[in-house]
Amino acid sequence: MRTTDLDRIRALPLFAGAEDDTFNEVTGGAFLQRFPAGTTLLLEGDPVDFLYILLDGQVELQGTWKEKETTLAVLRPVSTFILAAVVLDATSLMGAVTLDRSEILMISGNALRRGMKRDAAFCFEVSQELAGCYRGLVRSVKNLKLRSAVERLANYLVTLQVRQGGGIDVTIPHEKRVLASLLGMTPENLSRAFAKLDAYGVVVDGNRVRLGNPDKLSRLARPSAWIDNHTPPIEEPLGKAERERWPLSGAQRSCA
Amino acid sequence: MRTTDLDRIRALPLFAGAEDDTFNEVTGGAFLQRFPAGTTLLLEGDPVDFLYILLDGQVELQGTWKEKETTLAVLRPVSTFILAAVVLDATSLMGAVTLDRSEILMISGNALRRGMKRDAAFCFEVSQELAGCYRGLVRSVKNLKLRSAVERLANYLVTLQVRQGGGIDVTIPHEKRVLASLLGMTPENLSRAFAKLDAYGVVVDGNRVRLGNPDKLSRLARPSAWIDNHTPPIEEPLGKAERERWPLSGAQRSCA
DNA sequence: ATGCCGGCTTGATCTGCATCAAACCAGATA
DNA sequence: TATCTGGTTTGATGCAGATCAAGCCGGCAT
Repeated sequence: MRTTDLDRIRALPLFAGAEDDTFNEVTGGAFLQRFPAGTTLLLEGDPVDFLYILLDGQVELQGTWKEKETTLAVLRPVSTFILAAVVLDATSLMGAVTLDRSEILMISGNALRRGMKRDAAFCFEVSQELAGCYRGLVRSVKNLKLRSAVERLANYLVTLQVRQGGGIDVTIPHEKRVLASLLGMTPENLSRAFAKLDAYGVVVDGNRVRLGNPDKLSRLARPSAWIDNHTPPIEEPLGKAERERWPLSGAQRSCA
Repeated sequence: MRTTDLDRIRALPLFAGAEDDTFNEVTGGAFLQRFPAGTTLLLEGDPVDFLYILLDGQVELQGTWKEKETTLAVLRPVSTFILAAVVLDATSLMGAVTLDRSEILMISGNALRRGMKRDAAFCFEVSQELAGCYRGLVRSVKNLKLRSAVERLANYLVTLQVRQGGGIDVTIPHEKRVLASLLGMTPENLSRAFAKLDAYGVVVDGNRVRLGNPDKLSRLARPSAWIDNHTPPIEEPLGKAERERWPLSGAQRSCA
């Protein structure tokens, strides 16, 4: 692995508090991999030998049952994934597929667990990352159980707006079918949901969406700090933990 | 706090690997509280100063939005809750209410975080607990998104059977309205779902349910190790982590 | 251009589940 | 014993969202 890559890793919040020895031990056997779009990284039930850190590209986490499939999260850089399985040395509960050409750092699970047991500061960072992921899922369950499909879409758009700088125009960062599955509906129904938001100033053109009447949309969406994580967009690598700690409010993510 | 209580705590998997010093520091300011049924322990958005450990009774975790309310989990002893918020020193994303008269250990969040930063072995145990909780939620989301209401109920019953020893008769451990909310449906619909399971040998009498044809029910439910956590019933205190690590398969819980 | 192919939309229909309303039932209270 | 109350059930109805089936459109290869 190149030193410039190592520097990027070292700057991750996950390693911020780690001793140098820990960092070296944990990343010693690590390697950086590039995958084309559409690559299956992991199937449900696979034993998990590595912690994955997405540095570039996009990865979809999915669950399946009886020929049905659903999107649990779409990850964007920088995100760890399947951390929980690694910490428990268990099999994965989610499948993982690249949506775009992606650059992924793979860290040995054994090394990670050894590092955690050796270095309390590092272990604490990992705990915080896990806690952030946990809270992302709590938000996700509340979103699913308490809101209708149109309400979920409206909130998705509002959150997207915040994440993309607050402008009137936002871009859906992946195919609509993936978005539909993420929001827990069929592609057909997503189309119709967009049509209903027409009355709230929402105009769709491919992946670009113009929020023509943000106030009206927001009155419909009624975003809540205890469901949606409206963490402001920041350029530095940001862990799930940081997003969750932000000023003591909270908000939504396509967080894993 | 009585020494006999302290011994119970010390035996929890969470503290199994902790040094004595850590244990004493973390539990130093802890106290054991009894609450009557129906007590609100925590509201959504409350700052969280304590880690709660349910030693006896039952606690419901809930989420709300726009006058609507849903049950996210029903906890039974021994369970930690709001651990993630404590680790991040954040506000709670869930409300917590006692369903029965309950005995709850409250541990200072500050003390817990200090202990984690001091003692890597303890910190690792906390990480594992968190990871277990995370996986419980992943199961929960998959259950919600991939299965219909009747399928969720069928799987709930199958899981209950395993948890209660495998016999033909099971007991719903709380009100049906709570179960309905936990499974993501209305009480009316839960009634009708039970009625549909009549064809699968399910007979309901108040909180007692007889599974007259377990094989047929199970063919309908199609339980999956990657959604349902069929951890066998064990008497010793068992953390979320242990349930998740069990033989490398997995299964469902009303896990938080 | 022409054709194909995959993702998206639109329309018609069907179904699962919610909603509203009333009856039922059991335990608590008077 | 009679009454009240809150949880549960049952019935009638409505709606959200799934499904099925064409069409549509844009990218890509021939």
